[in-house]
Amino acid sequence: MILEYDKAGYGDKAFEVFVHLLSCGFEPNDYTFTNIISASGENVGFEEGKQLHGVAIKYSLEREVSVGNALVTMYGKYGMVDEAERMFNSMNERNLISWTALMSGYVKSGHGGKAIKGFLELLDLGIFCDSSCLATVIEACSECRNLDFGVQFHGFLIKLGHLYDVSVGTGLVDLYAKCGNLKSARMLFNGMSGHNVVSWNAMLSAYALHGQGKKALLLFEEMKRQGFVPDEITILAVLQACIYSGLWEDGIFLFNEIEPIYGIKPILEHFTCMVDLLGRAGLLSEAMNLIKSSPYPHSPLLWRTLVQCL
DNA sequence: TTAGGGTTAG
Repeated sequence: MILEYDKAGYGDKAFEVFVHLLSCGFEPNDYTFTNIISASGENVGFEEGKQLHGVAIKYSLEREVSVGNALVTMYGKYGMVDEAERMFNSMNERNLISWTALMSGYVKSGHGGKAIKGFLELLDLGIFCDSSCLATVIEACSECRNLDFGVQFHGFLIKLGHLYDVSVGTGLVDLYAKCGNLKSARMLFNGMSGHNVVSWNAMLSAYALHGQGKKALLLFEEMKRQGFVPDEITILAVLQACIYSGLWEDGIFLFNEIEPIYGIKPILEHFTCMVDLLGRAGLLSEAMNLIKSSPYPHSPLLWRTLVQCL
């Protein structure tokens, strides 16, 4: 049941059920713990996470590799790198997932360099790296804008034959785009053996970042023509591309299509983009009306975005 | 039958 709540994104419910089970004298095993800790990382606060760690210690389950990995991940997600590191170091058994979880935690808190160091250590240990691990290394290079290492790593991937994996390819598209090489990003995108919505989003975001709104709109049309269904991030990327290229009308047109055409309920980030767009286009009263009529009329983020356009 | 990864914004 906990697992079902977790999969459905109801980490808070999973936590409630777990606490109830404990009070009934239920003895959790490593499976239960791995699931509940992972669920807590999604929806439950850091304090509950710490509490779970305490219970894991009580039942001597924190030494289990899956429980340890879930804890490293949880601390990483909360940006508690020191805690994640401490947990990792205290584990008497580690596997590739432990390393990937730690590296990912480093990247999320802005320590891409540490993640790259971790990867080099991993290579020294002779542990086989899978595509998730490699994608994390690429993310680390993007985070610290280390294109030199990224290019070397790209060569390494060619030798390994991992280039055609969607996650790895997507990471490389993002890396080259963020380091200023839009052409290489597009070539990599074209060379991928298959795409998913995430890889399309990465390429659309690359065009947004480089202020290439028209190209982003063309790619967006191509994406739909090929039968891919846009998600919230697709819309955000295309809206951003319109903003950075001054394509006000295209942006307004897309915003009005979000719900009726794409069946997506606009989220705060969409409204932020739209306020930014209207503000930059000089349509200040329209921007103000949009904030007032949105589901977030008191959002400081929306008002701050508008003020920045003045 | 559990744990890790790839996209936006700030």
